[in-house]
Parts: sequence; structure tokens; C-alpha cells
Amino acid sequence: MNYSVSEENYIKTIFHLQKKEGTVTTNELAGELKTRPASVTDMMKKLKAKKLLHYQPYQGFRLTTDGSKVALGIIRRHRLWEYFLAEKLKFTWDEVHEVAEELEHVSNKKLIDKLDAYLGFPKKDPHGDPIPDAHGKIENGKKIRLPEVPLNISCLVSGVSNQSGEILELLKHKKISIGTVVEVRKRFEFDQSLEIRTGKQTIINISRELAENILISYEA
Amino acid sequence: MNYSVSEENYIKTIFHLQKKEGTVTTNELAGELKTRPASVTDMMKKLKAKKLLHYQPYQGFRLTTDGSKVALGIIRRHRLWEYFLAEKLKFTWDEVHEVAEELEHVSNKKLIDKLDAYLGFPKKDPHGDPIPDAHGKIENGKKIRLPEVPLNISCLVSGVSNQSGEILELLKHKKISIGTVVEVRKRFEFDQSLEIRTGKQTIINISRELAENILISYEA
DNA sequence: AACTTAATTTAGATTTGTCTAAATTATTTT
DNA sequence: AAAATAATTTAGACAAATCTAAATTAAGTT
Repeated sequence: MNYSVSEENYIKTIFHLQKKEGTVTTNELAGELKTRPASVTDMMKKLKAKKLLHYQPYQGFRLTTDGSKVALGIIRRHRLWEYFLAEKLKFTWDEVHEVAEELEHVSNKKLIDKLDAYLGFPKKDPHGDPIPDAHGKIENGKKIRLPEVPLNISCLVSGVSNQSGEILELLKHKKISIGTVVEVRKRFEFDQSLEIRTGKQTIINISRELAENILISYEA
Repeated sequence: MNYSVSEENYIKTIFHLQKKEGTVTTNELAGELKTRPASVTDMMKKLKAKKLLHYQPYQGFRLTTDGSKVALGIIRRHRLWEYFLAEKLKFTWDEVHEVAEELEHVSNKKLIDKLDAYLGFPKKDPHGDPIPDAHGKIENGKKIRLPEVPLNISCLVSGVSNQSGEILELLKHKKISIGTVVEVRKRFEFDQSLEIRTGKQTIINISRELAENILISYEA
């Protein structure tokens, strides 16, 4: 019932990776966790023995139902702490992820449920990602990416699909964050870059790479 | 500059033990940490190599100045989290210690300093123990133990010198906590037990063992 | 289908923190 | 002061998590 920091990091990362692809590969996971493929294989055997993982050698892996429950618990803790850090301790948007990576491994259930209540049962973390409730339930709220938004329509930034320090720094510089109203003005075929309006006035250019990572909720 | 959970637990425990005795022994530490003497010796070698400890084989050990600084950092984190848990999350007095034992190992300095500010720079934790400031400074406020208090003088409970679940449970049952006004009415020579008044009326008996662990600040 | 390349796994080593059992040193008792 | 006892350290082993290098399997190419 209790997992090491290392096990938790593997479980959490598999959960995020298998969203996109159905199944996760050894190299993918090694890349994401900055470790070696051989280390991944070792851990996969252990997680399989604990029935958190479906895994046959050379066939990739995905979490079992139990594994997903564990992952949702970790994600719940991570996102509640992010909310706390931003809302109460006044950390900025781009600082919370790193600190929450440490706090998420404190797995006292009473602590997390009381924290949740203290924060007023928030639905989303400061990056716009939904926070699972005490039973592991999580909202879906389908989002689309900025390149898919029609031209000249005002819409709302509701998330970022990549938590790296680099992207958060770039977004900060461009003054784009959760809740920013944006409008795509022009698409350049050559490099798929976009000219967009942010806020009321500012017109800026953003690369395809960045646009792909900006999530939009269609309203407004 | 960064220490493992295990190293931190040793450092913290040595700090607490060397308060009473000047120097700490292998067996004492093994008892406190629920580990074996051989494990203690191994760790002492490591901490000595890191210059946190004065240690010559068979001579006991005490923290260096650097070691004490590290210890005060850990104690600061522990007590700030205890304060947070009691004050904001409404944990009871006897629950906070155990949870803080986990949170104290998250050693992000910015996190702790912001938490401190958010809590309003509290001076004492919920057990009445002083909280070191960001520079490791800690208040002294000499306390005496209940058996040393003169008869028929009202005074204030300001701490407990033992954080075990057992003692906290007992104090809770007897309705004694930080801030409780008590007065020693009678001393029984036979077993050194005390008859005391708590609050305005209640007269109860407490054992020598318990009385030894109740700290009094002389005022009131 | 055979060959090449890429991905994955195995084998064996390393580090950290722990353990037991035996050896050593210190302390206490007679 | 010698003997007995207690405390401490050493030696050697083990589990967890990692690594490198070599072996194996899968996938892609001619």
C-alpha cells in the first residue's frame, strides 16, 4: 500500500505517457525519467510483481486498474500542493511544479484530505489541470490545442501540456497564463507559426512548438 | 548541502539527545532511532566524513557547529509544519508530530521561508517548543519541570519534553495542554506523584513520570 | 528471406542503508 | 588487578535502485 519515491515517479510518469499513446515503451520512460533503459526494465519487473502494471518482455507496458488508482493519488497530491503554493504561499505559476514534485511523495491521506478541505476543494491546479477528488475521480473537460482554434475567435487559455521550466519561462515572458484571452490572427504555412493577439491589444508571434502546448477551452 | 532522510533523522536525534547529556552514545542513538548499534556506527563514520560530527571510536559523539546548523534547519521545518497543521488544517495537538516527521524532509528553503511568512512568523509550535528563525536562531526561555514548581502557585504549561503518542494521549485525557493553568497542591513522597489543580477547579493526580515531562514557564 | 539497425533485456557491478555474528575495547565487580 | 560484563566496532551479507557492457529480440531494408 505504500510505495517508494522511485516507484511513485515511475507510476506517475507512465500514467502521463499512456494518455497519448495507449502503451509506453522502455526508451520513452527512460528518456522522461532521465534514467537508463536497463533501470526501467528492472523497475517494470517490480511493478508487475506488485500488480500495478501489465508487462510482457519487449511488449511495452500500461498500468493496471490498481496502478491507475495509485497514479491518481499521486497526481491529486501534486496538484493540491501546487494550488496551495500558488494560492496561499504566493509562489508564481512557473515555480510551483518543482516544489510539488517533492511534496507529492508525502502520502498521509488525512493530511491530503484536510489540505483539500482547507483549500476549498479546488477543481483545477494553477496550470489548469483538473485535481482528482478523494476517490480518484477526475474531470475531463476536453481541451483543444492552439493550432486547432479557428481564426479571429477569442478564446481562453486553460492549460499547458508540458510542465518544463523552459516552456513556463517562455510563457511568462510572453505574458501568457491560465485565463489569458487569446485570438489567432494569422497562420504562416512555412513554419506553422502563429500571429496571435493576447489580452486586449498585444500582437505577438509564437512558434508551432509553443502553440502545440497551449491548451484552449473553447468558451469566451 | 543536501542530506538523505536517514542522515537527517540521525542529525536531528543527536541534536535532541545531546541537549541533556553533553555527548551521545551509540546505544542511546540506536534505541531512539529503532535501529542497531552497528548501523549507528556506520552512519557516524559517514557524518564525520561530512564534518557534521565530532567522533572518535568508543568516545561517543556530538555535532559540530555545521552539524548543529543542519539540525536547526530540520527542526525549523518540523515545527513550522506542526504549526501549519494545527493552525490551518485543524489537526489536533497530538496528531501533528507524526505528519511533520514526513514533511520536515522537504528541504526547499524558499518553501519554508514562505510558509513561515504565511503563518506570520510564529515563535512556538503547538507543543510550546520554540521555532528557529531563517538564520537558525532559537529562543531559549528557560523552563522548569512540574515537580520543581513550588506548592500552591499558579503557573502555565508551556511544553512537553517528549513527543510520544502515549504521553500526548494521556495529557489529552487529563485535559492538560499548552496554556493550561496548573497549580501543584500536594506532593506524595512515597511515589513522587503530585496532586494538582488544572484550570479553575479540577483536582487530579499525576505520576512522577508524567510530571517530569511537563514543562512550565514561571509566569502567571 | 537474409541482413542491418534499433530497442530491450540480462548479467554483473556499485552505492546507500541496513542487518547478524564475531571481535574488540571499556567498564564494573570481585 | 584480574575476571566478568557491557558497549562498541568490524567483517561480511543483503535489498533497493541504479549503472555499463554484452546479449537477445524485434523491426526495417534491401
